[in-house]
Amino acid sequence: MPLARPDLRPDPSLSRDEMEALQRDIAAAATFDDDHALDPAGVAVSEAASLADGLPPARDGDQACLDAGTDSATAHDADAPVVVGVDQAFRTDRADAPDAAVSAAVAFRDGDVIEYASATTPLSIPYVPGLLAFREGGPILAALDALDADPDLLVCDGSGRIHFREAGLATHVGVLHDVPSVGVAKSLLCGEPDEPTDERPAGWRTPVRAGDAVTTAETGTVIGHAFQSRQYPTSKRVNPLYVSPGHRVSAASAVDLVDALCAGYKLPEPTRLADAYADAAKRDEE
DNA sequence: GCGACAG
DNA sequence: ATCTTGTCGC
Repeated sequence: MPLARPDLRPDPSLSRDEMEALQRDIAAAATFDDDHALDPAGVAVSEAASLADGLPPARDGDQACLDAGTDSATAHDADAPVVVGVDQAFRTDRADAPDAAVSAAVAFRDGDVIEYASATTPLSIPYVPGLLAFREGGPILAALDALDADPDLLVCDGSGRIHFREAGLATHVGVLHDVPSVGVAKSLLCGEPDEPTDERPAGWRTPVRAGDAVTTAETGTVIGHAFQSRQYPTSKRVNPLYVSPGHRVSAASAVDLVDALCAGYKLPEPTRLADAYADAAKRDEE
């Protein structure tokens, strides 16, 4: 499907100032309200997929469909919302060749995977905090391009509104496609949690508010949540997730949606599967 | 000048 | 993100 805003693509060749200016445009074009009809219960994933069963083999820029009907006798609603998780693995080439990003997009409907897609894209710029979309945005768009399914919700690995200019990776990708999106990060880029996040029980959450680092929002604005998706009864402690709105989703709905997409593991299933598929696709190339 | 900083 | 075996705990 074509981009809704091709003019806002994250061009890696822009100067730093131009990148930041583009992010302000992205934030201005983004919506952090529930301008959709996504019900957490309607996208919930109840059973975690076994990654040991092996994922479908992938060729670059290719998508893999699943054998229909052989497994669960569940009647799939063709109208149910499609949730797509995107993630990437990185390949370090030998010597002269540039590194490459192997992106994966995994589509879910009714709690089950309906399609896998991946794409390999050369990386042009290094990782710079705050400018992640200019490094990984292109690769992600390539994976989404290889996907046949049309997403009703995108789950990105990284922040959305929790960003210096409220234009993190999830927000950027969401605006480009004008599709509801949420950002799921494993560490906090900026912002301040209302309460300490240490050793919290599963299901616990606290708002993350904008501080001085967030230049486009008033201090105190809720830009996301720290969310304890999983926790062990004793000893070892699991770090919380940092969930934020990407586009067309409120901060409250973003956590509720991610909560519904979790099935026993720290990461929501769409992200967990996309992570595994990106790794598998990378290994298949070696 | 120093610190902080998704993947 | 990536380099990697064992190991602690449910």
